[in-house]
Amino acid sequence: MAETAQQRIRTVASQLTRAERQLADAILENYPMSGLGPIARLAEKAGVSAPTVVRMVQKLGFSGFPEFQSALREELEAQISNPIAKHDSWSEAAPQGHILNRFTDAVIANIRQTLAHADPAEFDAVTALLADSRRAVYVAGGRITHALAEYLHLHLQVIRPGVRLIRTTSNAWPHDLLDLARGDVVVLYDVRRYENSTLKLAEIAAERGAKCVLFTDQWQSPIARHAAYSFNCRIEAPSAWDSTTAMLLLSETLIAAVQERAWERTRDRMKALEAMFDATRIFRKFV
Amino acid sequence: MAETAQQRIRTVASQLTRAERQLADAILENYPMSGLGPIARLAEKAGVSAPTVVRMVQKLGFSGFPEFQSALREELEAQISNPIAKHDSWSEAAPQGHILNRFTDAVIANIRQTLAHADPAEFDAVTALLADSRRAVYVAGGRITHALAEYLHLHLQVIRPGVRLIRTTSNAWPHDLLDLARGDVVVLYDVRRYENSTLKLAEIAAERGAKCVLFTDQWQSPIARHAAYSFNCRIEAPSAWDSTTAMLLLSETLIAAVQERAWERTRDRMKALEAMFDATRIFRKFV
DNA sequence: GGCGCGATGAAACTATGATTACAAAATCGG
DNA sequence: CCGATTTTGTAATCATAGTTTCATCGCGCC
Repeated sequence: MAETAQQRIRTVASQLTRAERQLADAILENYPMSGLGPIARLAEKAGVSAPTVVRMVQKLGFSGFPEFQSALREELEAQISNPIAKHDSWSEAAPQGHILNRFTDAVIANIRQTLAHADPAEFDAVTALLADSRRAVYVAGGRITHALAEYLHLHLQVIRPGVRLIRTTSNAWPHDLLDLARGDVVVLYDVRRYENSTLKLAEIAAERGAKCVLFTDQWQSPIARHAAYSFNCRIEAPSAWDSTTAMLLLSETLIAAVQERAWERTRDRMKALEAMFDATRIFRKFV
Repeated sequence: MAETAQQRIRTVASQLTRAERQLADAILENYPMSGLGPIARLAEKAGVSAPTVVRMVQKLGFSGFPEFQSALREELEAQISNPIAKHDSWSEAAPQGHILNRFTDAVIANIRQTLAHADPAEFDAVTALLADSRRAVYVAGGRITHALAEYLHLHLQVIRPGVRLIRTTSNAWPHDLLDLARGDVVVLYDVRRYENSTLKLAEIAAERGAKCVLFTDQWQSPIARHAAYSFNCRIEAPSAWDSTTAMLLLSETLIAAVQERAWERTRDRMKALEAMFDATRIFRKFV
């Protein structure tokens, strides 16, 4: 019985039903505060009904909601009176030095610094470029960053026409540049161990009058000199490799910004896409 | 109304009667915990009657005990909410409501919640599985998540032998499962608009005795039932799409953990890789 | 010491919150 | 695709917590 409600929830997490899991998430979301109010408020917050709450706390081994609540209060009291337990780790369940906490610390620091250095005017300008459907968009990444390029490409494709992914890892990439016209946009990802082929691509694109947008690391790829806009993302991590999380964040934000700017068109394209998905039955019908 | 209950009590302290002062002392003694329980318990603790409590909170300006209690809860919540989150502006240069700040806010919240839900024991178990080079590893993602799968695959490949990437977006994926043996590990990514082919893959893998590791969203893919381990990542974003940043973070952390565990081997493999890169002149010599 | 007034708690009452029963919905297996 | 089973929410019920009333108590004052 020395077990906290949080632990109990985790223990039974696997045997919970859909609504119960939803509820468990809501409780854990800002634990234990949300459990201290009346049952109806908790139910509403979790988007389930009050009986579901009762059933779930009974599954956790409490006789009913009041007992559960009083357990929460006791835990909270113990925690508050013990200042060592101050909330400064990401995964409460993991020890302080666990890699889950160490790595997340580093990534948050990366995000903070990346955002601090990002120029909103530049960001808005890039958004405008990408939202302009008269310009074709080419997206390219290197060995490590190809996954990011692919991700950006996938989403931009839904938002607007004329988006192409270039694989610089294959040596057929010059084929992809045949249609490149003055004023087109080339988005490049390049992080350290900067790649020759990506640099070549940027040189050619710049020469042909395309606007290059570069996502690079804090040490800046040599491509920067050819780029009209460049975002420097911190990528340091407590690992033999770097973390591209901040870079993904910036890319996703860019996607969101472009989409916001071109929402009318995007919505139509999404509808068309949905219709095609329905026709192909790729996805499960519900949920 | 920005006044805390504590301050209000102090303000009216002088005009309180004997029983009320007794009660006030009890509340302030371990504020605000004692006010969170039922009125009877507080009354008992203070050695007064329930009506006294009601009269007193009304003197404080609350309509009744429930309102008083809910004010206490709010105060407490504001007090313990993680200070790390209280970063009101990520990009100082951008206005408060700029998408750079809005999106980052959402992603940080996702990361925090994802980490809060992650079970370190489960994480460590998955690390061990992936570090065990006797087990082959298969990595698969769907339409949206393929980029993540590719990223994990790329890095795991450097750390250990026997890693394969499966494209569930192509219908030739069953070919990739021909060699799947009991005890192998299948890492799956599946977020909403859960895909049928990924589910099928999971079913087959589970049937063949492979261990499934699932990265999914907070609503949980139906694959969860076949998975030995599953990580639920928050993916909500102020956008028509979701954000997979938290998922990438967790994946990168996993990569770092596996690498840490198998560092000797990883180092040798990295050296070999470097040698090959040198031979191919893919990368720029310096910087 | 008795009178009057505010303070207080017991008890009745009311409202609200928790629980249960049941029916609808979703899911699963064939 | 259909019937069985589980899950879930709605509505009714029950319990408990909060409030009000009112009689009592203590205290100061005459």
